Amino acid sequence: MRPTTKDLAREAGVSRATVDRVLNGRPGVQEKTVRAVQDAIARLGFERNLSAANLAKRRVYRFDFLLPREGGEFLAELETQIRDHGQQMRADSVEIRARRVLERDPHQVVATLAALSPDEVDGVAIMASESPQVRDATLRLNERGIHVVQFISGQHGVRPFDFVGIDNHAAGATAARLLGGFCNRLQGHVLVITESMNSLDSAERRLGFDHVLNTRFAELAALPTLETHGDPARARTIVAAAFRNFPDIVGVYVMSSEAAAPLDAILRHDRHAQLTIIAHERTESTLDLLERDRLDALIVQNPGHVVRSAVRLLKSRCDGRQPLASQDDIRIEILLKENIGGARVRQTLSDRQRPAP
Amino acid sequence: MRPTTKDLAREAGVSRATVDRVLNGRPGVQEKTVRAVQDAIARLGFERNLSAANLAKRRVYRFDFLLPREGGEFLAELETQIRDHGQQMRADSVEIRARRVLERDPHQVVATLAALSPDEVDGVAIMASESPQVRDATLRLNERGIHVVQFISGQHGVRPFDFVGIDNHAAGATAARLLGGFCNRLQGHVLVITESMNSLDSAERRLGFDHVLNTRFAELAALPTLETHGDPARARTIVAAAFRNFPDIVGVYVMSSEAAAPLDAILRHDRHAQLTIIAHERTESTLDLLERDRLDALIVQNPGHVVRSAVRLLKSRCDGRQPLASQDDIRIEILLKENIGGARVRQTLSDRQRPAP
DNA sequence: AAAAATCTGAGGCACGTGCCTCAAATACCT
DNA sequence: AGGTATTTGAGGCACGTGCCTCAGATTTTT
Repeated sequence: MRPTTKDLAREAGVSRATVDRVLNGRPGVQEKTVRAVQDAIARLGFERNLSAANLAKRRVYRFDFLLPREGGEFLAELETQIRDHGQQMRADSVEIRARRVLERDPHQVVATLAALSPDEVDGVAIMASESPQVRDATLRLNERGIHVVQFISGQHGVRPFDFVGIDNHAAGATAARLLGGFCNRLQGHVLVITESMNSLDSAERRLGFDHVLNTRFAELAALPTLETHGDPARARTIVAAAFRNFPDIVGVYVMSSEAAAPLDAILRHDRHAQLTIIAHERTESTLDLLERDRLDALIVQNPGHVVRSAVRLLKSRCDGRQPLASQDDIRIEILLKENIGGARVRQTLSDRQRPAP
Repeated sequence: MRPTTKDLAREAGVSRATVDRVLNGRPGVQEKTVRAVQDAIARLGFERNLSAANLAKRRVYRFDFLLPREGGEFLAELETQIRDHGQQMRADSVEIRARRVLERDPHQVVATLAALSPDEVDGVAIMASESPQVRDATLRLNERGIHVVQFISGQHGVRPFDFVGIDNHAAGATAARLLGGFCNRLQGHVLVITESMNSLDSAERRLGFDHVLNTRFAELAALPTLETHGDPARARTIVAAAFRNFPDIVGVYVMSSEAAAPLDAILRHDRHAQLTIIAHERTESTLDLLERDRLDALIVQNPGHVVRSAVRLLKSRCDGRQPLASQDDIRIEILLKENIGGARVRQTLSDRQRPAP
């Protein structure tokens, strides 16, 4: 049987009221009394029963995922996962919303963040490209008592905020390793394309990519990054131009999370069959291309895992406990035609049952 | 504010006692009353507050991980993860133990399983190779009211039990795809080695491996599987013999989770520098070899993720809710030198703080 | 119609913690 | 010493659900 606050009080030789004061950091307790209680905690291995505490406090964890307003398949998949997990966590008094509120403009993002109140939300996961303004607004959020994790966009391992997502430098490096390996010592150019280089993510991926390509695959030369700015027509134009100027392109790396438009532009080109192509994220269209051998590999972050990690992290912060670093480290996953698995069929929420009788 | 059983009672026009009878499947309630309550549940979107329920029931979830008695680095890593997560979950009334109790002999396993009592444990994660006897014992466990997941060992997607782990067929296929890709159209033989082919895991991996190698890489021919039976000396002998008999070996696939001994035997061979080598799992020794370019790729299941998945699954079963299938699908991760990341440093439990004031 | 069986309601205690009040005890200051 | 400020204790209610009892209502059987 686990010790309760009652046991703690007896062990420490104080009353339950004092135990309560110590446990919840209320003022007006003598130093030596505090220590007596803490010793008792250590001796008994006391651990506060979170269920009971949350019940008593009528505590509900409210977390918002703040997502870009514009987005494609990958973002849609994220939203689905957020909703699914939210449904799953409701019984545990965790309420999760996915909100498509972030504009491209950093100032708008700042405004949105500034409007958040601790009365409405306990923590937010923000998916916005890094900028000094946003960074500032985030800090102010924290001061107001709202916990924050950087979600997918942002930099790995940079304090002071928790980050959930893959290490983009490593992701780019992995892409280069795969591309180089699959190119079979061919000589030629590599096309690199993304939606926009404004986001830190793409910049990081590019750095990692170049590093490995230069050190390990001297026979391949990467071209400057092409940017589609989310415009399919523009994508077609710049890709066509690239193929015209560089007839010896042997590989393509699509860096952005949303890969549909760039891939479409590339596959229109008549030499696509001889190309080694690597892209990011698992979506309807990328999976389809992978299965049809149009695409050689996908570098993926598991949407379900990132969502759950973000929530776990926010909850840990709210409870004032230090999360385990190793636990929420998102690994870069590589998807080949051979390891897609049967996971395309997704059970929908409506398939689930109510609590059994 | 979320509806409570009180609200439910009012909405359904019955008393709280009746609501309780329906919610907990107690007998002695008229059909139409049951329906009235269920309608009210649907109308209000009522969801039982698990915290309160568990508190009232003084419920503690007790889960055991039953692991093989013999094992190496990978198993040790699993144990660490189990302990860490156990620590993490204690506040939520989940108690997790890692027990190294399973012998190689299926009959011993059966005996161990038969000794489990629902009074001591609510669910178990079993890491044992499949056999009819074990399967039987598992069924009987279930009949006694103990929930079961097959853990890591076992078959993906085979009912009636939940399985947590990678799809081994796909893992083998992935290995072949990488090996073939990295071999640069070289012609020759591929060495395949494992601890034992008795386990279904290795058998499945081998099938997947052969399938892709045969269909996609006709220039490579895989040799029959070598078995070390966990004996380093034997590993050295059989590997030496293989290299003697087949001077044209260009690649190696180490299938077993514990790869240290086979890899050591292979790297003793003086041609190891020209070999493409693929192994499984992220351990001290495999990581080290990967970093030193002795190894080309690792196919990995994330120990933290599998452990958490298993626990989440067991808890869902205990609460009588259907787990989301997609959620606990463990993806095959591929580790290259380029995407190891800085994650080798692991925060230990002692670094963590007590609940903040 | 009477008796028996079945169903329903009212109420209360328990779980472990948070939070409150009020009085008593102790420490500190002048 | 007396007074004030600080620290501690005792007790109780609340949170939402599980589980119990017992009486009253309704239905079924005899």
